[in-house]
Parts: sequence; structure tokens; C-alpha cells
Amino acid sequence: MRRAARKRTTRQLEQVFKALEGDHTHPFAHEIYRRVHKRLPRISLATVYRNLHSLVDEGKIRTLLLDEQGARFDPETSQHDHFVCERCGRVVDLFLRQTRPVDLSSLAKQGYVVTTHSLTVHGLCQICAARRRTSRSQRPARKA
Amino acid sequence: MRRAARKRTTRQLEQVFKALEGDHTHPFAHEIYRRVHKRLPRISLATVYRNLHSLVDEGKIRTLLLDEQGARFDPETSQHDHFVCERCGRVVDLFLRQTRPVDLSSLAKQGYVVTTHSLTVHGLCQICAARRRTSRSQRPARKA
DNA sequence: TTGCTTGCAAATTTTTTGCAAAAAC
DNA sequence: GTTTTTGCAAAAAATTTGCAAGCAA
Repeated sequence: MRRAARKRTTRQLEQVFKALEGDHTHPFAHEIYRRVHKRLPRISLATVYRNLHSLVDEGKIRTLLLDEQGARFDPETSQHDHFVCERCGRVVDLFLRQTRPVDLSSLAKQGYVVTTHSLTVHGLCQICAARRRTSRSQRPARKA
Repeated sequence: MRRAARKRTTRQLEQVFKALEGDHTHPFAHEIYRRVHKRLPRISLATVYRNLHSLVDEGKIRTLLLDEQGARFDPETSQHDHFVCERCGRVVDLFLRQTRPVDLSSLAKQGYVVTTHSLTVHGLCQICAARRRTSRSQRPARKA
């Protein structure tokens, strides 16, 4: 599934990248489409997908597979990890490995060649954990 | 997306579980359908999906999101990690955390509540790494 | 001008759902 | 006998593709 390298810069590509740049919410393709569509009302979702793929191929953004519903996109290209909140669904960047690197040395000894790794932590984010603490003794809410 | 708990045992459910039991290849739903279909030729893919979900809900199997093409299923329910080979696509179970637990204590200190985590390592599996070593100086092969 | 990229619509792929019939208990 | 589960077909949701027209270089 190798795609031909992109050769031209277009407004569509620029806007797709800008819609993601500096964003920490790890949006799905459709949300990126929604954002770009405000500036380029004629853009199609297919073009958003094509440009997201180009950006991934060029290493400018990354794909995240965290939900059954589809791929998320992340402009943070440094090696990092993610926290997924079970309650609110938020995905938070973690930089654990900067202070607590995962020890994969045993794999090399077993004959594996390690390129990258990704760590995903599931649980309650700071906000949802605090909320639960506050409402500790209340009976389970219906539908919030 | 909460499903009602299953109340009856059926041949379909049993066969879906048996098709996965003891398997270490982390198959997609369609491959499980293919296997079960040999024993129950009238089963439908929809039933395989429904039964896979039941088994996940009951904690008998787990869902793995590793590929863009869809979910894999894993009968290994103990806490473990995965290695994905970039060349052959194989997914191998890893039990790194039994000897090298990932240190997530800093998250608790920051107010997160951690439920589980998953670590996925990418690279070359033992077989593909060995093959590369053997054919080190050869020009890139076309189509294997 | 040349040929890459886009927009549109249709196609694909994976997974889910409605409903009558079949099976479980 | 009642209620759950199945099979089938159709629906949904996410993503990809063919192709003529538009745009970048």
C-alpha cells in the first residue's frame, strides 16, 4: 500500500496540516474535515484523507489506532505515549518514556529488531478522577 | 454501547470460542468466521461478530486494535503485550511486564487512575530479522 | 503546457441492525 | 411455551478510488 510521493503544495494540504498543527485533541478525520471545511468550503472528505496520508508518509503527523471507530491523527511526532480516559474519551499525550523508558533490551537478546513502540494507558483522566472523588458516595448517575 | 448479557449457550457461541481458543495468530473476525464456517456451514458473519462481542463482554477473549484494517481477537486474557512485525505482519504475544513492569506510578501522582495499559512493539520478528541477516548484502528482492 | 491534485460520486471494507424463523431452556 | 439467538439482507460508518476538470509549477 505504498502511495506515490506528493509533488505539489496545495491550499488543501496546507489547511489540513494547519488544522492539526498544535492540536492536542487527537481528532478523527471527520473533525479535521469539519475544521478545514470552514476555510475551504469546497474541499471534500476524500481530499482530507488523501492529504492526511501524505502528511503521515512525510512524517509530519502520525496515525493513532485507539478506538474501534477509526483512526485519529496526531501532529506530535516525537516519541510519546497516550492516555485514554474510559469515561470522557479524552486522549492525552504522555511523555513517560522521557523519564521512565520502557526496557525492551530482552527483545533484542531474543533476536527481535525493535523499531518503535507505543504505550497506551487506560483509566480515568485527572478531571474524571477528581469528579469521581467528589461524588464518591452518590448512587450511580443515569446519563449524567 | 452496552450490550445485554448473553443468557443461553449455543453451538455458534461454542464454536466461535473454540476457533480462537489456544490460537496465537490474533485473527480478524473474517478468519474466525472462515474457521467456524467449516463446522457450521450455515453460520453468518453477523453471528460471529455478535458472539465475539459476547465473549469480549464476558472477559473470555480480548479485542486488539493494531491494524487500520480492523480488529483482531485474542484468547489470551492475561495482561500481556504484543510485537507486530513490520515485514511479515505477524503479531506475537510478549510477556515483558512479568519481568520488566512498566512504571506508571507517576500517573497516579498526577491524579490519573490507571486501569490497564497496552504496549505494542514494532520491528522485525525473530524470523524476519534472521532472514535479513542472512541476505544482508543482497539487493532488495521484488515480491519476496 | 504538463501532469499532479481535487471534487464528486460510486465503490469497498468492516461492522451493525431489523426482523422472522429456529433453537435453547 | 417463552424468550433468546440466529441467518439473511439491508444499513451504517470509515475509508478508498475512478475520472474529468482545475490548479501548481
